[in-house]
Amino acid sequence: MPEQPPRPTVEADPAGSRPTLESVAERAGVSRATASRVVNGGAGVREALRRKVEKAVEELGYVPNLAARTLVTRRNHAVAVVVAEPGSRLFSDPFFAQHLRGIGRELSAADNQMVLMMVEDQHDYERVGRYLAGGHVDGALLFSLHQPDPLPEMARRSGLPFVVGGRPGWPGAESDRDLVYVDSDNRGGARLAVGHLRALGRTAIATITGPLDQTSALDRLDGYRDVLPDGDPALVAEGDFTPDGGGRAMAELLARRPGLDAVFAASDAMASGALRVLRDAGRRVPEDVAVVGFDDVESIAAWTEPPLTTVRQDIEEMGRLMARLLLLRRLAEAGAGAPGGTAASTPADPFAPGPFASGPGRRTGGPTSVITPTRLVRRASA
Amino acid sequence: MPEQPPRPTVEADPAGSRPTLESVAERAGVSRATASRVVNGGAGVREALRRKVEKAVEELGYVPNLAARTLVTRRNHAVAVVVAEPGSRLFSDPFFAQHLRGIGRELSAADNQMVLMMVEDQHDYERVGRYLAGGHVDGALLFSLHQPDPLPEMARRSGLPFVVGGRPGWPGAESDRDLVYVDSDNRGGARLAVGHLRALGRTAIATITGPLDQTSALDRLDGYRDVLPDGDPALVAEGDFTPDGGGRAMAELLARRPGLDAVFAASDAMASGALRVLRDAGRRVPEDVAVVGFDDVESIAAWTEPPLTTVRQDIEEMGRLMARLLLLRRLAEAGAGAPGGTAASTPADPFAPGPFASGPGRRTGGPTSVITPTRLVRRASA
DNA sequence: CCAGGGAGTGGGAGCGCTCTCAGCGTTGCC
DNA sequence: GGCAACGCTGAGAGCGCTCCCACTCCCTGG
Repeated sequence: MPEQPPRPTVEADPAGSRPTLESVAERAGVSRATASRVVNGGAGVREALRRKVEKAVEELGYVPNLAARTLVTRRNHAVAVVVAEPGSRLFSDPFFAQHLRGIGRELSAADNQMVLMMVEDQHDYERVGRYLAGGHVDGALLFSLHQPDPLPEMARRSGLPFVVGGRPGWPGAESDRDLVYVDSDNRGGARLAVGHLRALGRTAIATITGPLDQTSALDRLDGYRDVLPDGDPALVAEGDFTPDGGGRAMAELLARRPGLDAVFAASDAMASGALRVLRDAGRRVPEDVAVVGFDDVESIAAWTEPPLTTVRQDIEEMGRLMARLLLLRRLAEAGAGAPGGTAASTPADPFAPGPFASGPGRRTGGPTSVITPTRLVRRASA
Repeated sequence: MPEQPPRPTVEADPAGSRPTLESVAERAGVSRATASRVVNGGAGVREALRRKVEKAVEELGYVPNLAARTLVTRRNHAVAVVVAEPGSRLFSDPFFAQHLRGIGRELSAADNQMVLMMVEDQHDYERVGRYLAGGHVDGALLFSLHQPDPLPEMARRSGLPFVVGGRPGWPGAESDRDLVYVDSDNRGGARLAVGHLRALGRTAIATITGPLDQTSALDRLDGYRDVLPDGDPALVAEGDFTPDGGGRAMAELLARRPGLDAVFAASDAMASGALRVLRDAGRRVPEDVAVVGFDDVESIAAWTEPPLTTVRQDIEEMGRLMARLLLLRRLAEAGAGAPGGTAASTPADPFAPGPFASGPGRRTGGPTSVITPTRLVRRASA
């Protein structure tokens, strides 16, 4: 027991009990209430006293105990970030990290922490449910929800404001005005990609879709169809957002329609797999077959052979938006009741062809879902 | 508003005040103390009462208020994960996510939450410092520290146990027994890579290093030199862990030593850049020049042309280890004093050529740093 | 010169929980 | 049959903080 530091006499032991507001007040010769005022901004405290308290805080190295504060204010200054299915591509793409960065930046600007929770099995759902219900966070950000996912319901039941990342796909979700989400304009992006291919003069444009139980995959396919309403169904093959799956889909496409001259792959990863299959099949890119991807994942798109023309989405911005929306929502919730929102507003489908909000809008007091824009990044593959 | 469940009569208002232990106790006809016992495992409570309480908990949908609990137990069941410099490659590689997953799994198994904090500027350092000192978490995991980083000192001052990800590089860090870290065996991995190249019969083996102010880059270079102690200095070029940087370094190497027949790139991303330069220079891989990368990032290594032979490290396992070490450390801290550790143990350099611990060891009551193994993954490039 | 403010301050009541300790009913043993 | 011992339960004291409210000054206006 060498390193054991000599136990300090009484009170104020270094590692043990940290200074309390009480001790600060005592040292400054004021009441706890006044010390509290100073610590929380110091409004309505005379300059002289305020300085005394500040000095005491400084000397004692006082830091407020948040648990105690939370107990009475009922504010945690923390937001849960819940990620369902961490086994998915979330963990092979840099997506996740960028999302997190966006969220983190926005949240910490508002002095909030993020509590990260990953959900894999049933047991995890329960854990998260308990946590949300436990009032440990002021809101939740929900990611990559499965089809009918229990998470939103859990969040709702806990009375917590929440925002979803990615358009939820189950029936009824669309018309659920409580379900605020942020998604990128997958459909519009796909239109951009396919439009570009068509503008290049390509006539047999195929697409490799993502797994069709995910809305992002669905929306991208819809975008493809928007441009090619009478397209040949044999030019559509389903992949799974992985390079492997993209390669397989490409091979299938080639077998079905050897004469195809363009491919829109719904992700860069799938495009990279397709590129290889194309090369192995002796097709030149872009001369024989033009290829466009989706996502613009730097480490993939810029380094394939040839570099990939792709659709870019601003992931970090999406994260930032989610956080901002949540913050707004919480505000709206707090001040609910008063604002005389014209209750008329038909619950218009936010997915009608073009319209996407460029900033958080407002419905009855609360913010509505947001779709962030996408744009085409031209490289060599198309 | 169809699905809206009927609002319960009085008390237990839906969003407002949640049930307390008090109300559970009342409903079950017991005291708060007994209710508390049941909620916390129910040891020493008669079966009949215990069931009554459980029933009340169920009916009321009671969930303990953690803030209140923390206030008295001084346990947060939360760990901070601090990431310095989120602008780095952390956010383009899938590393970060995998690390997080490992940490998350281990932590949630021990019923702990992770609070994610990103540090970018001075202001952030202060924010994190306050947070750690504020006693909101029971420990901290520190990532990608800058050279002499204030973070460990902050953590130490706050009295919090912490574990660092990646070998810290500043002077004195090595001998600081409080500084527990987890790193992968960069040096050994590099030896594996270069050894493989040599075994292939290559004689002019170059290396593209990472930025030499990072220990991982340094260690990988050391591994290269272990195998090639008398190597030609002109065969070493510094990159920056990006594809671009790798390409530039490759071009430089080619200019200096056109006859080189192998390259060990200290990251897959750099290797992918090098591959392109090699191709553009008319060199065939692996026939003319064999290439080995490092990291085994699936989305890169498996999809370059040709697929990359590389050194694999188990990132998720590293995360898991960090968490486990932290948990152990906390235990050690709590139970300090008693265990009669032979205070002898010389502070042996854990970086002597071969030896790495395969599991958390123990020093004077606390766990020591751990180096996780790496292995070669053979694909087509070498 | 005194009532009537307003500003600044302190006292004290909790927030919801855990934990110690005393009290009580049972049982076992002499 | 009496007493010690044991097991279970409840009362109550805080954990550190915020916030309401009462109180004291001191300044102003009548």
